[in-house]
Amino acid sequence: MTDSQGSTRSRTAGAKRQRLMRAAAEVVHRQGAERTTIADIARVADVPVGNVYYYFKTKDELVAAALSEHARQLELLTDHLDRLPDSRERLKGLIEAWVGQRDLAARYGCPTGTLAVELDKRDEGGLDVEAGRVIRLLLTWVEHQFRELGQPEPDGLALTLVSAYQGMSLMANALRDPAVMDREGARLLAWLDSLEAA
Amino acid sequence: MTDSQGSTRSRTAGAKRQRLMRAAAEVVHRQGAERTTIADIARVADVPVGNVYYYFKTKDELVAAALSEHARQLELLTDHLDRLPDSRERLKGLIEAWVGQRDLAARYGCPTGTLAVELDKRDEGGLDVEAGRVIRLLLTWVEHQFRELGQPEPDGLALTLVSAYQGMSLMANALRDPAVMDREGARLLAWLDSLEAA
Amino acid sequence: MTDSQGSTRSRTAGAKRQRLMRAAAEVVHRQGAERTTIADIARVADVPVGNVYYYFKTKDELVAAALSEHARQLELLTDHLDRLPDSRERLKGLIEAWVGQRDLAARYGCPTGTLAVELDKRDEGGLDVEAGRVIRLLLTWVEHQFRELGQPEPDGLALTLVSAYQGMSLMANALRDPAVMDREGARLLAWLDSLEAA
Amino acid sequence: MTDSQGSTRSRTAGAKRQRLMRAAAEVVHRQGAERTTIADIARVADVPVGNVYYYFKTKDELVAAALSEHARQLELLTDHLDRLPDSRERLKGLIEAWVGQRDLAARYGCPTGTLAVELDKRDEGGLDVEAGRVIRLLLTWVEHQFRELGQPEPDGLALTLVSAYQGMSLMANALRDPAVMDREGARLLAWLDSLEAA
DNA sequence: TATGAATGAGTTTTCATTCAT
DNA sequence: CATGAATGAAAACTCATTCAT
Repeated sequence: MTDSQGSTRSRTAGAKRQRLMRAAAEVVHRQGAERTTIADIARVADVPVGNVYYYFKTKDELVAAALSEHARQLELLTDHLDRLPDSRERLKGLIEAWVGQRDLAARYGCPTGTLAVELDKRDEGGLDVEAGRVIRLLLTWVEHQFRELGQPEPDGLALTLVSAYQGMSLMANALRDPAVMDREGARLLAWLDSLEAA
Repeated sequence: MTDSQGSTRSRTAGAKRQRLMRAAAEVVHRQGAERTTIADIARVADVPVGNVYYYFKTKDELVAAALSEHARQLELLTDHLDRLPDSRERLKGLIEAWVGQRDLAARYGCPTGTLAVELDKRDEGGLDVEAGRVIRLLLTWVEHQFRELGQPEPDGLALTLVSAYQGMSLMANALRDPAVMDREGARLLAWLDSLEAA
Repeated sequence: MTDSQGSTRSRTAGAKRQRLMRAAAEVVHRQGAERTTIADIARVADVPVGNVYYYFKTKDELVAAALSEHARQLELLTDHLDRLPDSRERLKGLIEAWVGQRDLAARYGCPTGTLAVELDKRDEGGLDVEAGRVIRLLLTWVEHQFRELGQPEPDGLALTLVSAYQGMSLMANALRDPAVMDREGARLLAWLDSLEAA
Repeated sequence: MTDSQGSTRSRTAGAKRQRLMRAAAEVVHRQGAERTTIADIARVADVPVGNVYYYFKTKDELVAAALSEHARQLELLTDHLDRLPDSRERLKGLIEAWVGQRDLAARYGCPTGTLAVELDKRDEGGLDVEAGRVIRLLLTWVEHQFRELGQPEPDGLALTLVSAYQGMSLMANALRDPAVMDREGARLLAWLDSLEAA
């Protein structure tokens, strides 16, 4: 009965909204927020342009949605890692996940990092703050692991680790070389191993 | 005192071109390439919009000019550092220069790094390659210092150092916190000190 | 009575597109492609400038549309003439149609011919080829009539006839004298009559 | 003494003016008046842009100069043909000259004809009248030959011949086929031969 | 809600023409 | 006269957003 016309419709309400969020996350990662048009996102989400505005009142809301989609992905990852019994292993799992994305990173950089770079150049809208929030999410989780490991200054270590990730993603991207992810990833893993146990 | 009417006229030929390059570098750093209009740059350089095209045929050429202006700044810095007798001191001088820019970094990130991020999301124009070239310039200089220090794998060390710089700039920017530059800068200095002499 | 507000709204969908095509054909004929602005066409079609791009992505597409509008007019004419039983009469009908347009020809020349002249001075876009195609349409129809008449070398005769039309239109236009169309038209009619029956 | 700085200067005053006229004629023929910029002409004439305005106050004056350059070329040709003793031979010589230009015609059409087509689409400036004048020059010369041949209605014959030339040039151009010039040229020669002597 | 179409403000780019030297 | 540079008025094109069904 529902979806009798098939094609673009989906079963549950909100499915369209989700398609739009995912499309926004993907396209904005690839093209950047500024070069992405509403029409681009609508096309990928298979939603008519005019209809987008029922789910997101402005383009900025769509970019915010892209950000929270990335936050969601991050949570999926950390939730998964949280099942590991050892904090050190969790951190190593995180790094391995990063390295696993090396081709994407070499082509488009870290989704959240590059978006933060772009949004930080705006004055209005507060989207820059939103981007910072997502990065802080990661920072907090990492800090938590270092604390569990009994490390002194877990916040400083967390900052170092996340900075390293952002740095290596940016370099891999700028040099268009995925090997950067491998080399720096390996270095980070060795560094983690070298840390004293509590 | 001279130039009392103050506006568009300047003493030497080519001065306008230079004003435009500097304005482009500055405005693009602050606003990003995409959000910067030719009119923005023209205003800062105090040049009529139509006249900009006498010096730069397209907007892309202006962005390229901004990039090479950053490359020039980098060369000024490394030329200066090259006067120091010790390679380790040169590298420490570099880091101190980075930290010295902490407020700018916290507000707008590393000029070259953020520009690379933005340009890498384009397919056409080859400006992304240009951005990579500037970063490679830095990489090469740093590698040279590590080699002089007699370090094994100077290229890997250079990559680590420059990545760290890009990472900390991005994090300072995303968190809007200049202290990031201080903390990570100090860590890098300590790391340099810890390296064995040849 | 309906459409009392009278301006941009129309009954059927696609009506606007058609209005734009016709306006393009008319204005381009009068002003030439180069001197015609999108705004000119938009004004005549009573469509807001920005909206034109919903129907035609570039100005070149609008010029192509003007060309195909002329092709359509030509087909209407030949379809009409095809109802005549005798090929010779069809050709004479064609010439009479040309002469019937003498005032328009004296003022602006043959729509397709003048457009071809203008477009052939371009290198890019391939619109010149498009213009050639429309002229070939006419050539082919005329050739078909000569063949039915049992004439030897119907292609050569067709070329002569269409060339004569283009020549007389150009001369009428350059001299601003519609009488040119009458005189040369009469000559062509006499020539047709003088051709041997098969 | 004069021309001590060499390079772009030329011996006689007015040489620059001549270079500009020739360049205008050539470039306008190739690109059309509208697509030709002052800078294009200046480049071909090897004259600095700013200097053009000492010789021609507006772009329209340059186009007029292009026209009169074509008129001059025409006069050179007819002066040359006038040396032939027989009028019929003079007309045949004219046609042969046309056919001799077949490749240029196939690429860019008749210089005067195509310019007339373009200029006739303007309202202001009176350049259209100027173009008509050049064509009338040719018409008058041809008519004179037919009159000398003792033909009745020499003006009508002249119109027919010049129309034929414009038509075949336009068709050769539109079809991008120089062979059109050969075929129609041969037809015109045969036609001339078929005319009764007085 | 759904949808194609409409709107208008903004941006890059081009060029004839003018100006200062 | 000569010349590089300046100027400003178009013009094409883009797109977020809104509107009429």
